[in-house]
Amino acid sequence: MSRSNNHVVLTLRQKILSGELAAGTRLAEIPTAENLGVSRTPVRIAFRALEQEGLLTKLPRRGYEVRTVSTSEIEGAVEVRGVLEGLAARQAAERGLTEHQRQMLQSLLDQGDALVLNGTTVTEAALEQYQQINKQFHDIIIEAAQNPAIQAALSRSEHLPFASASALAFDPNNMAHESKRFAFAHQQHHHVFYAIIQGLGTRAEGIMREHANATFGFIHGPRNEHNLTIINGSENP
Amino acid sequence: MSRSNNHVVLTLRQKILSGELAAGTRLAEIPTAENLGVSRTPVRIAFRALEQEGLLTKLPRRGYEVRTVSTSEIEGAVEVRGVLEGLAARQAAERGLTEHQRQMLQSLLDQGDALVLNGTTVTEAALEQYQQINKQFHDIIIEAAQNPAIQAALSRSEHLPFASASALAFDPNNMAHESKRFAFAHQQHHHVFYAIIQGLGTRAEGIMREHANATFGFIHGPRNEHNLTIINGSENP
DNA sequence: ATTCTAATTATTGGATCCATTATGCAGTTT
DNA sequence: AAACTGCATAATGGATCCAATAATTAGAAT
Repeated sequence: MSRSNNHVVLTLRQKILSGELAAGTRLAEIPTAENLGVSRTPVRIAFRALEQEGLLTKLPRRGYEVRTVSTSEIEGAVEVRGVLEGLAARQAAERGLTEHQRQMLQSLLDQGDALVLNGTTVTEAALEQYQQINKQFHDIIIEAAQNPAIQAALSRSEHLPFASASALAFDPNNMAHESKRFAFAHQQHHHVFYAIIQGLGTRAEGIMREHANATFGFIHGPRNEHNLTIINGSENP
Repeated sequence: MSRSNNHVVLTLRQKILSGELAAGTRLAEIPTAENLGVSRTPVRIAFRALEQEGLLTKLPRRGYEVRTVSTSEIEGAVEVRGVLEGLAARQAAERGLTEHQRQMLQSLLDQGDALVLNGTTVTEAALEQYQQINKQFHDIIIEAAQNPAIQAALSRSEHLPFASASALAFDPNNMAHESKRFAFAHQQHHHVFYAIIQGLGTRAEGIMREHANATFGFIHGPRNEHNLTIINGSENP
């Protein structure tokens, strides 16, 4: 029931994110329906859902096409993720973590460190693994924030980073190099969030300032030690 | 075409937000379709769209119901709006405003001040007018940010504040009293955002700190003069 | 009287059918 | 030869039809 419910949506989304349906591909109802072996009705519903997710754009009388995401769009989505996850970290700090959540975060940090710091080369498998860890880390923070509006706000653009990943995958060499730097900065970002949640309790204003530093350090350049020092200093006053 | 395209969505959304369809009301496809004089197909599509917007929730085998939004959910949505609009203000500052946008913001600030500062009592008409001004103000900031991801993130919960307004409308006396305080704080909030965009240019970190103050002043309590002083001081260094 | 089972009804999901409309191609005219 | 007009085709949006399924009610049995 719920499997066949959104089966078409899941299939199409997977095809788009995997790159099997390249950006710019035109999609009409009838061929798509025939291709998937279903009728037009679920395809129409799926097209509208994927349009709302930002994965498809509607062409006036010519169906839909797989949306071309520019790098600036991806950067915009990343910044949105940044502030929303910063908010989530603050609210998680205010509301407190369950012991299980705290242990999970700590474990994920360790796993991430092992991946980032150990290998000198970045294998595709390691990247895949890091993506998993990253997603789990942020999911826990967002869950701990207990604010459904954050999840709702992310739902629209949560797939864009993955679309970007498949877009960047065209140049594997550059990818491996960049991703190493990215993964390191990102791991630092994780530590900052964790420090915020663990150390600062409900001191909301201070948290927000650290979050500002953390976010900007992450987005606008590589992390610097200064910010980490501030965070750690606040963590153990 | 595009009018009859999402006609059902528009109608249902309006009925929900106006309170004509109260929270908790169950909606089935067939009665709704008959009620609106259309077939089940557009109703089904509309139900799914409104579910994605967070206005309806799906009941397993019993149709949909108008979502009951708790006050904590509304507060969560307001906080999300807060950080996203803060991000928008920063990006608007970085990218700069067009002259027309700047004039519009200034005009809206003046109009808002006139509404908020003049009357001692808050009439329903004035509130309506203030809502309009408020929406225009934020729309311009978001437009100036030139980041589609912000709009996308807001699209899911942008109607919740209005839902809250109709929810709060049950007690008009309390409403009028509270809304006066709210409108004042909110107008201050506007001034802060405007100061950020006008005065701080691309000094992102400073902006973010002021934004933190602005946001927390707005959300967690009445605005205080101290924050405004900081902002104004930064505006004219 | 209460509980369990069976049947009916209500309700959604998918498929097909019809109408409307825009686009594209071809033919004709200037 | 180029441009305009008309016709045909394709494609979406809406309506109706069919199937699957869960929930509710009624009846029977303990």
